[in-house]
Amino acid sequence: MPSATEIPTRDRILYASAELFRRQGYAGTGLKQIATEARAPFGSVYHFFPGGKEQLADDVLRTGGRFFLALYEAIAGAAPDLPTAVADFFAGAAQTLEATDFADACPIATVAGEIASTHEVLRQATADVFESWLGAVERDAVAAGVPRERARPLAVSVLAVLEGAFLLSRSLRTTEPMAACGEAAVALVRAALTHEPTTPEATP
Amino acid sequence: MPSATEIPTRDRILYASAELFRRQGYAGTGLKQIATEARAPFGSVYHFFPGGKEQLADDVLRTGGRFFLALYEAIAGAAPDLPTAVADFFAGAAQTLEATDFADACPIATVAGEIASTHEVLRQATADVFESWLGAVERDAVAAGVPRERARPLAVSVLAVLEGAFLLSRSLRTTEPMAACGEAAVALVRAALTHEPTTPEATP
DNA sequence: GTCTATAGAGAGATAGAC
DNA sequence: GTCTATCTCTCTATAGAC
Repeated sequence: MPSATEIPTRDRILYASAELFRRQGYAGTGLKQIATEARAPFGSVYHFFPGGKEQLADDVLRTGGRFFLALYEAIAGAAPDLPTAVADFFAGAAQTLEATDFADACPIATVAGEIASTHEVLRQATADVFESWLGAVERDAVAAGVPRERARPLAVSVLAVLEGAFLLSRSLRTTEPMAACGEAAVALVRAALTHEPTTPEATP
Repeated sequence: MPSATEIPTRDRILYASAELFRRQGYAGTGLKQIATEARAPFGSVYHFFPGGKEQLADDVLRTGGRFFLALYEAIAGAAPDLPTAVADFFAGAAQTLEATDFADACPIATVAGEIASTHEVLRQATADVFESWLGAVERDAVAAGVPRERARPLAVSVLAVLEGAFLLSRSLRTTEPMAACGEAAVALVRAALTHEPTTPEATP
C-alpha cells in the first residue's frame, strides 16, 4: 500500500530525466540510465511515455520550463522592484551552481543547444519555454515603468546574459561570470527604467 | 598525384567534426558520420587522432577557438572603436546565423554545455578557449579606456550576452535576440567607457 | 597511409509473463 | 501497472590486408 507521500513512478522518471538531460544533454543520456536513476523498471518509461525518448524530453522541457517560471515569479514577487528581482535571481543562480558543483544551471539550455538544428519537435518545445519566460519578464518590465517598445529587447537581453552566464560559469567552474552578469543585467534594467537613450547608430 | 590546393585528410576530418559537433553536439555526433562527411575512410580518423573521439574533440575545440579569436581580432582591427567592433561582431553573427539556417553559431558552445559536468578533459579545453577570448576583449577594453578593474567583468558580460544570443536565436529561429543583444552589449561597453558608476547595492 | 571488417558495448524500442 | 528479456541498430574502437 503506497503511503501518501511517496512519489509516483511517472514523476520520478520525469525528475530523473530533467536532472540527467540538463547535465548530460539529450543524446548523452540513455533511457536505461534514466530508469535506473528513477528507480523505475525500464518498461515503465514506455508505459508512461509511449512516444519514447522524444515525448519524455518534450515533457521534461515543458515541465522544467513551468518550474523555472514559477521560481522567477516567486523571486520577483518577493522583491521590492525589478532591479532587485533580477539581482536576486542571478544571486540565487550562483548559489545553486555552487551547491550542485556547477551541474544545475538552466533546466533547458543544454538540450536546447544540442537539438536546435536537428530535432524540430524538441526545438519548438524549447522555443515555447523561452517565450514563456520572456513574456513574464517583459510584463514585469512594463509594469515597472519600462517603455513598451523597450521591454521586449530588455527581456531578451536579460535572459541572454543569464544563459551566457550559466554556460561560462559551468565551463570555467567559477561563479565569477554569474556575478559579473548579474551586475550587467541590473545595469541594463536600470538604463531601460531611466529611459536612457539607446544608441541610434549602434549597428552600421 | 595530389594537386596543390587539395585539403589534407586530417584537415577535412577536423573541419567536418567542427561543423557537426557545433550543430549536433559531442554525444550526438558519431565518428562514422564524421568520416563520411569528411570523405575520409573511417580508419583515418584513428590514424590521425589515435586518442579517439576525445582527442579529436579537443583539437576541434581549440582550433575553432583560435579561428573565432582571429575573426574577432579582424573585426576589432577594422573597427574605429570598441563599441563599433562589438556592434560589428554581433551583426556578423546575425548574418552567419541567417545564412546557415541558424546552424553555425558559437563554435564551442554546444559542446561546452554538453560536457561541462561529465567530461573534464573537454571541459578544460572549452575553459581555455573562453579565457583566450576574454583576454582579448579585456585587453581591447583597457586599450579603449575602460578602467582596469571593470575590463574583465565587461568582457565576461559581453561574451555572455553573445552566447545567450546564439542560444536564443537558434531556439527561436530568429535573429531578433542577436539584434537586441548586440544593442545591449554596445550599451554595456559605452557605460564602462563613460565610467558610469555600477550600482553598489546591486546584490543584497 | 588507405581502407574494410568486425568485435564488444550500449543505445532505443518491443513483447509478453506476471 | 510492474518487470524482464530480447530484438535490432549504432556506437567507439581495433585488427589487419593492401
